[in-house]
Amino acid sequence: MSSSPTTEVTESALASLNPAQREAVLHFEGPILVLAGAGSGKTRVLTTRIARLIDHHGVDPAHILAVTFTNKAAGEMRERIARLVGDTPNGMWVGTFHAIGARMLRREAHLVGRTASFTIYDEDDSLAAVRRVMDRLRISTKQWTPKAIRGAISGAKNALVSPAEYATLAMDPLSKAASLVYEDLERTLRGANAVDFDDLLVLPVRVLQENPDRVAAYRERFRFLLVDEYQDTNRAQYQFVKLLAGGEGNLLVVGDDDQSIYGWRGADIRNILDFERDFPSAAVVRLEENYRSTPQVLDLANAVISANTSRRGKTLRATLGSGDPVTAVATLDERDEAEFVAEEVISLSGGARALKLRDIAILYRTNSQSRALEEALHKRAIPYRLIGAVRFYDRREIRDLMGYLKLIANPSDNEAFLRAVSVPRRGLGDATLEVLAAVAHEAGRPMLEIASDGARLSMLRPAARQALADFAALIRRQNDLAADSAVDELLRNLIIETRFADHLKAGGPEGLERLDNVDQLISVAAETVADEGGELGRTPLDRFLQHASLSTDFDRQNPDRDAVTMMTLHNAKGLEFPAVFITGLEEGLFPLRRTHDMPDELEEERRLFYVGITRAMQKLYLSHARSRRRNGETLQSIPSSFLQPIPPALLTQRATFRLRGSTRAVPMQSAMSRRPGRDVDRSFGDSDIEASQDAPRLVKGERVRHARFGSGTVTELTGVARDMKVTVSFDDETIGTKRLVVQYAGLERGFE
DNA sequence: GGTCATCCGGTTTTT
DNA sequence: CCGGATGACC
Repeated sequence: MSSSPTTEVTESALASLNPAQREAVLHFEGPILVLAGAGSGKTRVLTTRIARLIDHHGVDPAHILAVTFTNKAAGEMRERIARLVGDTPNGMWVGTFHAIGARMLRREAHLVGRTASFTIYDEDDSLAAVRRVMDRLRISTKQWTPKAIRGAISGAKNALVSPAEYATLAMDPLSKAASLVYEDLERTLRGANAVDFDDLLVLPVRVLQENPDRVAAYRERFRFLLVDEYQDTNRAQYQFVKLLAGGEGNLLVVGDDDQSIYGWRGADIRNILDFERDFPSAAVVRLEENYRSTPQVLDLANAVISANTSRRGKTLRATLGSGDPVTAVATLDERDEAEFVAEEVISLSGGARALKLRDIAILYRTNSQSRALEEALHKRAIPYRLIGAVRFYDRREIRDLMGYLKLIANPSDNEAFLRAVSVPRRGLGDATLEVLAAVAHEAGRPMLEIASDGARLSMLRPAARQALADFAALIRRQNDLAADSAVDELLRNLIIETRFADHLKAGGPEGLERLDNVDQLISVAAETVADEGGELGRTPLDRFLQHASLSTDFDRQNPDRDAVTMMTLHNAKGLEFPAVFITGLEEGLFPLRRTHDMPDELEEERRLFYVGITRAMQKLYLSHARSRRRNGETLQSIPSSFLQPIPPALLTQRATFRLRGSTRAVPMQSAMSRRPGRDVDRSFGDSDIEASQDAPRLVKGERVRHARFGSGTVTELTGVARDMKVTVSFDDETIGTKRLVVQYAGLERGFE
């Protein structure tokens, strides 16, 4: 194998690498940490190394496990390796931690109380499950939202804390409630033959920890491990890697502590900072030469990130020649900002050295910001592609159909049962379903099974009993079909049997659009089954469902379309574009909310900014608006504090026409263009604006007035900044005492 | 039991 | 401004 002609391919790929890259690629056995700055060619290093393992060292691809951060990255990696090696390597596992965990769990399901056809609960499913558990345990969903409880449980899972351990750690009331739910939830999930997202990481770790023969087997299988985006791994992922690498320790991790942006999801930056301590024999390679961006972009990136204190420290060196300056743009409001962006897109994409629309990305901190931008682009008929906002699979009609599919695949899945049984309506209401749920829970059997067990449902009306029996029969028929039908066929059949189209058409004018989405689902189903060869044993339906629940980028529908890309900064990780707009650079939006007292979070936000900046190859724009509508109300804003430490020489300042026109006393142009940074702040810094940024500074005992509830007295204050809550005892007895979020309550002060 | 209107509360990022 | 929960009505 080592003398095959493909070896030459790797040799020539090697020749074009720089010394540091080559060192990483040539590394064969033992642990190695690659600290790869943005745009330093780390994907190239990863793919070339894998190709070399196969080509040069004769490693069987089946011994290689490569973990990526997104499914898209996994696809790209597979493709690039195939190009290097000559054909698709057989038996290699490439995927996200979640996808790999799912794959492993399918084989080991029995070790964690599941069967191979377990269902993966998405966010909504697990939230619904939490809500039902809370109802059952009589824990008020008013006092603690299911979301908060679910968040606490998720945090525990990602830190590998079991229900029992969590119970001993829970001190505050919320944790105590969460602890009860956690325990019951685990039983519920097992009973439904389901796992949630976190379980895809946690359960494989448990399998490895508790079954020596399994660790041994997987270590034997995966002799070479590669992990991308290591800075974003959490405790469970870290443990997973460590368990697998324990054997020969042929582990290569690639990461950049400056691009760690998932701390809120439990990612632990220490995993990368402490790699050498965990693997003392580790080689360390640093990739600091940037092949992506102009010096102008890189200088800015370096200036921004140097404000962070907890980092390993590294400076990106430019290899490209000089380009255009980075532009900072002051705008009037979010519409003005969007207009500016749209106009600039037009001028970038016209003319002699024009960019394609697909070369342009518009980034923002929160999904809701896309709206104004979409409108401006739409008005000018500029095609755009929106990534990640409303996920296809989150659409109502799609979720409903998916509910059927999940139930067909896994008859124990009660969440799926509840969704499917109520759409289209079939004469079964909450009361009936609650009875069914109670009987099923009592019997410890799935709801679907009880639904056809008339004897146990004697307390129900005959009509309800019949409806349940009919529904169960329907699912059973479909279940028989599913064994060997293609999923699109199954869906078509299902839609006819349930008269789903009629149901949608009856639902008003959007019905036709929803019908279109259903058609799309059918074609996606057809495609997925066709192109996902090789996953052993399971039915086409199982494969489709797994694919659906783990994929976020439904976007691949039309990847070659020439369109502007719009997405959140988080979604932009790992991508690059010749021109990038980063919008909404306002204090409170980006960085999101005030974080003086949370320096870690502020630093993470700054890293996110850094990620955004380093996506740009040639042109980069940073825009902010002076006022912005957020959740129905208009907020005045000052430019992001992230802009302040940037040396003026690195930015060209601009302001939109509308902003200039609207500024009376202080001409924006002079304040902005002369000196960015400190001066900018002052030019916006009048006290009215400050006051509206932050919630009013209330004190106990103060008199306030609420638009609807009238006047009252503050009796209690909790939380800080945006999370500040106030308890007000209103004068009107029928209103009484209410807890309000200060930020949104719109309280006026100083009333008697 | 099903449907519709109204109220209320909550705001980040995603595998 | 949105989505979900709630309650009045058919």
